[in-house]
Parts: sequence; structure tokens; C-alpha cells
Amino acid sequence: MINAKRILVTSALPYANGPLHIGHLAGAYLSADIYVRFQRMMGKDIAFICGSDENGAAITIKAIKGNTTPQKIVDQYHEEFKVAFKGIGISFDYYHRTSDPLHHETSQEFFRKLYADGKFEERTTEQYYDAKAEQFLADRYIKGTCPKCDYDSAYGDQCENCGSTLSPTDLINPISTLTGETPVRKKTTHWYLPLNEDEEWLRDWIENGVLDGQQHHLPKSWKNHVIGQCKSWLDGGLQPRAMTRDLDWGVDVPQEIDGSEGKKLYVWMDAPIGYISATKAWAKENGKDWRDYWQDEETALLHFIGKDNIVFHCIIFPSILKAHGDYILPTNVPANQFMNLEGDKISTSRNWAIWVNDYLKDLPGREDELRYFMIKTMPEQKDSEFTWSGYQDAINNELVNNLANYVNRVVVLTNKYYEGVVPQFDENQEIFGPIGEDEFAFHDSELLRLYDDLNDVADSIRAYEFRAALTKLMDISTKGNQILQFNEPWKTIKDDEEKVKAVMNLSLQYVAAIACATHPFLPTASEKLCQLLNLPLIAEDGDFVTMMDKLAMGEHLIEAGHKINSASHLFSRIDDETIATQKAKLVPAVQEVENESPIKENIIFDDFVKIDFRTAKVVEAEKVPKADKLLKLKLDLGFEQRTVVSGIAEHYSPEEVVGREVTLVANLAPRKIRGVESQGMILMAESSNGKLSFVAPDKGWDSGMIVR
RNA sequence: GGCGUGGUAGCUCAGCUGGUUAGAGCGCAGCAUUCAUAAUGCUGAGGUCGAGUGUUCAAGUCACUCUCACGCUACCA
Repeated sequence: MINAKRILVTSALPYANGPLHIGHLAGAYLSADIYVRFQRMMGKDIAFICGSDENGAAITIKAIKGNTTPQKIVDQYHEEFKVAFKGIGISFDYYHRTSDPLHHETSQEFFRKLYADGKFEERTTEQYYDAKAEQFLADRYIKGTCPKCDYDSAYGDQCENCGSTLSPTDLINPISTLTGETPVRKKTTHWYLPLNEDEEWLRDWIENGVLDGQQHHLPKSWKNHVIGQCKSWLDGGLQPRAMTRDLDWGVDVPQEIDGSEGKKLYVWMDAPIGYISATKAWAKENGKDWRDYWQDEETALLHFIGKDNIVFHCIIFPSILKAHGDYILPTNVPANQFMNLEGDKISTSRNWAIWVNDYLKDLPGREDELRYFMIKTMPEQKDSEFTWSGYQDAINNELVNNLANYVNRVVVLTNKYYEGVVPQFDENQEIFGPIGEDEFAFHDSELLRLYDDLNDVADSIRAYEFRAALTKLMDISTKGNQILQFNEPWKTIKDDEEKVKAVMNLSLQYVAAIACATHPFLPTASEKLCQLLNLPLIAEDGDFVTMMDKLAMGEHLIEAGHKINSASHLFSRIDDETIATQKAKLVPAVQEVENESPIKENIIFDDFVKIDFRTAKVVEAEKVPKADKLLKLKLDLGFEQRTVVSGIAEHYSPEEVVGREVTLVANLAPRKIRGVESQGMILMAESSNGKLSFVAPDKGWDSGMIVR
């Protein structure tokens, strides 16, 4: 679908449990915004849709921790997101939210259709239900007596004493670990989408771009890592996926369906359908028919996402859409990789991020500067890195010295020589082009060069190569500088006024072209440029086409006789102090001691004394084969030696741990892990960013001592 | 461990289906220039294209092995 009649663009729905940072922008929003603004300027019928993803368990948990309600959490972030997106200039046509009734209806309707068409595999199982907690219990939240060995604290999925694999309903005297209540058996039904049946057509669609026997898109236009990721999943074999969950915050499974009570749509049936509900909301307010955008073969659907979302958008959501039958599938999923920050991964929990709203507050009026550097370092093909000094260099050297200074030169000279009026000139006047003195050029031949260069920018945008497009755009500014440099109007004005007129007129055409072409990337700068030239602002209504048509016809973008305004600076430098302040705000991992996991329920002393903690010394250590995280340790308790498997290999090498003193839970029932029997468990403290530390006695203590 | 993507000048990155002396921007050195926010233009130095083996008349570009980074996945009672 190269020449689609209309385009629907979606950006990943941000999850409403944390503020927006630059990593989000780099992944799914900036690239989409450039693409959309450009296509509007190409006169395309295009809709740009997004919204807050507000359902799911993580939000409930956050609400409990913060002693508030899920609704308050999502309201807060929904507002923050809107401010951030607006501030940085992401031009959504509609920003919706999945807590909206329209979304609930839409996703339920979708579910109903799949249900009625028999697309689901219904699996009813009997599960334990905790009446006090009012929820179904996951296997590991149930304990009871093992039917095989009479061990009295077997988990719902496995007895650690005898190692047998269990199902919760096998347990004798089951108890809920949440409340201590005896759970009741209750039937629960979930609906699964048999993705395994979709493998064949998915493969054809992804690898060959063929859907229902027709060429749907060119697989070459998809990014390597996107196709690679999908193939990896297909090769691994797809499994049926549950489309519902026993949750308490989200979209209800339609009530008329048997067994729907307490069930919510799982994220697969919820978030991506948010794109559809957002489109409906937009269409309703703008007199459009949303079906044109989702159900017409002549529409190109594009999902802009980060790489963590590839499988979701390339396999699961398409399967859901195809199962419904009325919907089109994405033409492309231009996923970006990740952006790192100053040498480290961006992390919300570690506060290692640049928050969009903080940036807007700290550096007001510099939205385009952030956009510029983010586009320049956009992780299109591989992970990339944001550094404040890189940001400073790029702004000062490229935006100020090259672009803004070029514009300033042209405007100042025009005002100086012609009182701000675009000069009339002789078309036969020879001038120097950007190549220099080796080649004579004319005004009209240079406009054709400009046309070609603008076309190159456009081609890159169409191919989702935004950094390349930005480079090509900046090259136009460089060529403008070259034209001035080679023709030296400040010298020539003394003996060849006619030549200066041609050069200055051409330069003004360049600036007018830049005013238009920067718009998708740097909308605010584009606006300032238009004001500077006293031209109408970009309306995102076919402006690019108009410009290209004029150039192709040999017409001018800014007419002789037109009066421009006096000079003012387009961008200003960023000083070292500003950068130092921002760098200082990045404080690595000084985590407020927040209770990530609440204190568990009280136990009585008798429970505590059941656990036999002992000191021990590591005498041997080796990696467990075929497992990244596991070390097999031999521990000396003084009176005996034991083998223990521990998940610490990512933090400690075998050499480092030999000789360490540790604390061991000595009477934990043995369990086989990766084929090795582990006789106990080593105590480790875990920080909130996943780092591990031994919990051990002071150096030089004997092994086998009792700990209490 | 399995799978995927990447590892190219000091830094940030381009290099499509293998084909002459491997490219850009920044930084660095020199020259020119002053209209401009000490901006601009020109020239130059800088790379055994992660390591190794192979296929080929020819490999950064293909195959295999290894290695490192990141992601997904398994194992972390």
C-alpha cells in the first residue's frame, strides 16, 4: 500500500503509572509526529491517534501503595501526559484514554464479536477463590498438604518436599497465603485466542508481505530488527493466549457471557483497541467515519512503537484484528530501539531519566532544541545515547552556528541592502552555486537543485529515516551558507549590484524553503521563520506540495517586492552552566527508601522458630550450565557440607564467592533446580534496582552457628 | 542456555542486492573571510570496518566459529 488513500498513525499508548521521559519520545512519539506533520503538508488524509493506557494490575498496586485510588492515579498521569505532549509539540489529532466509557464499549464490542464467531477457545478450570480477598488465587498463593508425601506446606504448583508437580486442587486443606482463609473452589472461565492457528498466514504476511494471497506491503520497507523479532517468535511456535484475566481494574468482560463475573479483558484485548476507540472519538468530533480508517483496504495503518512492543503489534494485535475479520492490518510498524542516557539505561524507578515536563519547565522555549537532538540521535537501527554535552554541541554548532546564523545573515543583508524588500533581479545573471567558483550557475538552475534536495528530505521521511532526513535538511542550510560565501555579496555590492540582487533573491528562496521544510521537525522554529519572512504560517494543509509545485514550475517561494521583517535570532546558545545544572539533576539511584513491597502479614513466634538459619562458608562454586543466573555452591556448615543452587550468577562470579560467609536457611525442603538438588537457600538482600548483597556474619565466624 | 538486533575514524553515526584509493557531522590542525549569534567557507590528519577461518577474480558487505553490548525468553525456594 504505497499510495494509500488515507493514513492512520498510532503511537504506543503510554502507561499511566509514571511520568513521560525522553525515552518515550525517542521510541514512539517524535518519529510519528514528524511523519504525520509531513504527510499533512503533503496534503494527505491522515489521522494521528493516541491515548493513555489506564488499565491493569500495576495501577491497582500503585494505588494501594500510595494509599489512593486507581482513578486518581490515572487522572493525574493523563493530565501530565497531555501537558508533556503539547509542550513538546506532538500533534495528535486525538488523545484519548482507556478509562473512557467509549473505550469500554468498543473493546467489549470487539470481544463480543470474536466470542459470537467462535474465535475463542474457552477453557474452564476450577480454581481456588479467596472470598475474603474477593479474588481468584494464583497457584503460588495457595498452600496445603501434599497428597503424596503429606508435607504440610506444599505450594499450589509444586511440593517442595517430594518435588511432585501439583495442581492446586490436589492439595489437602488448602489455605490462601493472602488472608489465611480457606479458599473455596470456584469455576473460572477464560477465553483464549488460538494464535498457534495463525502461524501460517502471519509468516506469509511478515516475511513476504502477502496477506490473503495479495501483496499487502513490501517486506523490505520494514526494519530488520522488527522482522527478525517476529520471525524469532514464529519459529518458536505460538501458543494460545488468554484474552481475559481475573483482575479488578479494567474493562469488564461483557456481562451476558457466561462466567464473565469478575473478569476483565486482558491487556491484549484492551490497550491496542484503545487505538480504535480513540479513532472513534476523533471521528465523532470531526465529522468523519472511523470505519474509513480501520476497515478500508485503501487505508495505510502505521504503528509507531518502541522495540519492547514489537511482538504485541506485529503478531498478537494483527491476529486479533484478523479474527474479527473487518479490520485492516498495519502496513508498517516502524519500531525504534532504546535511547540510553549518559551511559546508562533510562529507568523510571532509579530516577535516571530526563522527564519531559521537567525539561519544559527548566528550559522554557527550547522544545525544538530537544526535538532536534532527539531526532539527530533517534535509535532507529540500534540503541542510541543522549548526553547533555552532545545536546549542547548539537544545538550550538548546528542549530545556532549553521542554521540560525545562516537565516540571520540573509535577513540582515536583505534589510541592509534593500530595506527588507526581496530584490528584483535579472534571470541571466551568472552567480556561484554551492559547488563554488569552478561552476557557474543561475538563479533558476539553483532552484532546481533546491527542489532535488527537498525531494531527498521528503524521501527519507517517507522511508521512516528521520535522522537522515534531518541531516539532509541541515545540508540545505550549509549549501545556503556556501552560496553566500562564494558570492561574497558584502564585497560584490561595491562593484556588481546586479549579481548581489540575484544572490540575495536566491538566498531568500532558500530561507523560505527552510521555513517550510523544518516544520515537521522543528515546528516552533518554522513558525518563527515564517514570521521573520512575513509569510503565512505553515497550515499543515498541503504546504509542502505547494512549495514543490512552485519550484518545479520555476516560480518563486517568496516574490520580489515582498517585504520581510527585521532580524531576530532563531536559536540562542546553551551555556555550560545550564548544562552543568541539568547534569547535576541526574542523581544515580539515590533511591528514597520507599517500601516497594509492603511488609508481609504478621507471623507468630512459633512460625519464626521453625526456620533454621545457619552460618556457612562457600567452599566451591561453579556456574550451572544452560542457566544465566544460577550458581551451584558447596557450603561448609562445619559439621556437614551441602549443595545449594542460588540465583546470583549475574552479580557474583564463582571465584568471588568462594570463601564468602553466608547465611543459610538450612531446613528448607530440598528442590531440584536445573537438574541439581538444592539443599537450602542463601539469604540475599535485594535492592530495588535488583542488586544483590550477601547477608552474612562478621568475618571470621565459625560455620554452622545458629542465627536468630 | 535458546532466539533476535547491533559492534565501522577520538565522539555520534551512514554504508542498498559483494566490485575502483571505506563515508558524513562534531572534535582536532592549517588556510581564507567578516554580512552574521567569534558565526561561515576551503584543505588536511585520523580507521588492520569486534576477533578468527572460509567461499569468491573480488568481502565492511556472504557462510561458519568465537567475543562484547542491548532486547525477548528459560532458570533465580
